[in-house]
Amino acid sequence: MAGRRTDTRERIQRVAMELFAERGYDKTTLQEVAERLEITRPALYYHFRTKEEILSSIADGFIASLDELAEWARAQPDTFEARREILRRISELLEDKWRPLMRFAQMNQGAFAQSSVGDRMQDRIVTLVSVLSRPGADAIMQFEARLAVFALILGGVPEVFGMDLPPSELASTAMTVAVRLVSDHEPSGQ
Amino acid sequence: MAGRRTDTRERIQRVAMELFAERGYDKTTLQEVAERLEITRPALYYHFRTKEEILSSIADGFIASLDELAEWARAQPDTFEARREILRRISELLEDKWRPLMRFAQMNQGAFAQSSVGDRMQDRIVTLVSVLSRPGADAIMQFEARLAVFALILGGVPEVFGMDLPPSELASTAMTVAVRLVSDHEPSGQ
DNA sequence: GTCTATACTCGGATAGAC
DNA sequence: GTCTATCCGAGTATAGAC
Repeated sequence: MAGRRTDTRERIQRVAMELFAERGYDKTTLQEVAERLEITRPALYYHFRTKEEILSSIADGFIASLDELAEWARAQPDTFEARREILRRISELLEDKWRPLMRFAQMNQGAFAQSSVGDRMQDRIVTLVSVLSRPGADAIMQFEARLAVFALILGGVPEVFGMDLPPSELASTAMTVAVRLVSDHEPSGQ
Repeated sequence: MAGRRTDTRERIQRVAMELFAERGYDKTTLQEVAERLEITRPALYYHFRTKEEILSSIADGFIASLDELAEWARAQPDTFEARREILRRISELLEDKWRPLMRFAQMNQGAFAQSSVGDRMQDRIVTLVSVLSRPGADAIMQFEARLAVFALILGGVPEVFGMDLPPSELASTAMTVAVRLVSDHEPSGQ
């Protein structure tokens, strides 16, 4: 079919992301990526130095978005409304274009851990979470803030606990629960 | 050193679990497992047919515990107190002897997904969750029940979102938040 | 019954030809 | 900018020593 082309790098990223999400990072072979693109395996190494670099090149855009969001979030007042808006923007980010990546990250924490990509993503998420649970918060509120972000992430990964809802409905359910977690409520309750 | 011994199977399970938790399932090589035990790599194949069988043999005990718990849970009345007790028993299970496995499962969902071990674990957890969120519950309550179980799991995996609390305190914090998630509260609140 | 020696396959990675 | 030849290491398999 097509001979030489100039968008091979982007095509690799797209196909790799598909396969990583489908079959997991480690179980995806560069052979499969190459085959689906109808190029040879070593040809991938012209565009990326390692398998991990394919992954990190995809995550770079997401990390940049998180940075932007974190910077904005830091400038917000410490009110419930602000926290809700932060969660809404995180949810939006996850729905918009990064759902496959987050779904992948959720299923492959192992691949991310101890890698620089994983460290950088974790870093940004921790920053966002720390804005959600202001300094003075007790352990419970901190945990709830973390769990709220986690809820949003799970809202984009339907298969994790087998809730069979349409994706958009699941996302809005997750948002509702997340907001409730960062709302002001009585100190304890065990 | 020691010549033939009879506890090799158990020693393999213990060392493999350590390494899987430390370095991830895929990144752990059977070479490393064998080296740490001072046996040869093919010797592992006398005791286990595949790498995955090492993992599933470990998970079997955990799955049995979950079955037992699920059976008990199904017989409970549909009250807040019963749900709290179910959560407490789950938390106890995770603290008792299965924390390394859960920590591992959390970090390696990819390795578990699409494997029979993963399917079986997921199955049991879904059962427990469905007992926690009785049939008539709306999507939000179902999601909250799932998130409650997730909170308990995260309570055993300190590094996930970088909360630096002593493990026992983290676990009890997780329990408090989980209980709040399955408590009776007003219908919505978005 | 327990393990070693050896070998096969396949996937990630590199060097260099075209 | 793309591909061939090649290497290395990991999972797997089997034959056979003790």
